[in-house]
Amino acid sequence: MGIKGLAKLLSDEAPDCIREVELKSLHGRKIAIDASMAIYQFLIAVRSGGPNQQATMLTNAEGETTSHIQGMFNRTIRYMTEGIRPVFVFDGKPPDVKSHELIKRREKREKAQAALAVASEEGNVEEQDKQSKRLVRAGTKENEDCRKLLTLMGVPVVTAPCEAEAQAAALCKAGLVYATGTEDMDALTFATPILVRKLTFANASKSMVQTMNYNKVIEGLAISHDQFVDLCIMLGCDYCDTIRGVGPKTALKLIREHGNIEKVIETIDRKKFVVPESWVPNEKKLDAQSDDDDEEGVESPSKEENNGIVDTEELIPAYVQARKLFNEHEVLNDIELKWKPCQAEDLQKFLVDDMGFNVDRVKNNIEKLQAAYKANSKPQTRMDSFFAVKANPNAAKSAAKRKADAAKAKAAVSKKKTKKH
DNA sequence: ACTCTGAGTCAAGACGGC
DNA sequence: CTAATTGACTCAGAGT
DNA sequence: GCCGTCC
Repeated sequence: MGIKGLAKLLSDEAPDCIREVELKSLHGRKIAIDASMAIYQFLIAVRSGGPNQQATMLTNAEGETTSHIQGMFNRTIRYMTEGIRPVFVFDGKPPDVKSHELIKRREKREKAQAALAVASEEGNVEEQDKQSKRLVRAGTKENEDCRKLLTLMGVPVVTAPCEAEAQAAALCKAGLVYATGTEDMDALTFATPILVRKLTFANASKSMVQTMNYNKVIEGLAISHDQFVDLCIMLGCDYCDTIRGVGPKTALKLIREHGNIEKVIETIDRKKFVVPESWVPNEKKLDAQSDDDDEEGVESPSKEENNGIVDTEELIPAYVQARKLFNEHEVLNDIELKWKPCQAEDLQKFLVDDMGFNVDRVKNNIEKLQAAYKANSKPQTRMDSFFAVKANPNAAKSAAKRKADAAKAKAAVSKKKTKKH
């Protein structure tokens, strides 16, 4: 779910953090990309069969889906051709806190499955199509396929211990890549210095992309990093519920006024704004002892499950856990990213023999890939780096700020290192 | 009248020949 | 031993 | 630019 409404909030309240730039301006850059998200989109979008007939995924002779391979292969070659060196980051295990959210998704999925069955019976092709898209998921098989493909292409692959966005942000903070390429606004909460959106080629003619600058987010909103994380939690993230009645506008106002979630909870009128129980687990315990004005019938069963975990040892409020996930997310620290020449022979075998791709097309694409690799591995001299300092009128000011931020980032990293086990 | 929230729904790639 | 997205848009309704 | 095709 990312962070609900963050993109819009930023464009309203901190417009300077967003820039529309030409794709060209990313020439020579390394960019970390969330692989699972890309795969998911390919599985949904790359289909054959026009209107009025059941859309179907592309498949090889064995009937295995190849849509994601097709998409990933083309897009990666396109990146390389544009002078962008991608590194694909795969998801690891989702954090425990997310399981509540995942249960909800599974229920939705089961609903879609039922709806699909009905639609099939009625022969309603349009409805079948819609429901089948809701059932799409990027599973282990698809992830493995893409890992193999990318490795054969000589493109680095990183498997995150946990969430891909957090790992991508870490790569960016460490200076191993220029930016995180994603549509998921979570990456900003993980404090990726640069986020690139719309990094797709749907509009090949215009080829504009959008960048978001983390420092400018902080500057524009006029809050600290910790406050920004609290703001994101209040907007709504995957890790916990939100305060009912508080949306983007109010959340920003409250954080600016009170500084953090603890103070917000203390201050606001809790009759008007209902704070989730999981945010105040200690209070809940007291309530249960003294008197309960709760209606028992209305209590949802999912909440009970949640308490099962919380009651035993954790009296840690859910938003504190969420904070921790954003600030100390488990990531790999010492990574080397290497772009190698593709293994042309094996790559061709994989695509043609295993996946049923057209030989000529594959050969042609491999040549493109090799040419792009060669061009990219020449010593890089980004033209703009020569006069970047002069171009910025606030150079001194922002340089000082960068320094301060770098120091902060460093502190955060070393903290992480002590935590890792 | 205006502002805001929240629930629901939708759509989602890339190439090449013309 | 399974599963694993997300943002944009619209519209109704509540609160101010 | 639109539209069929990729597998």
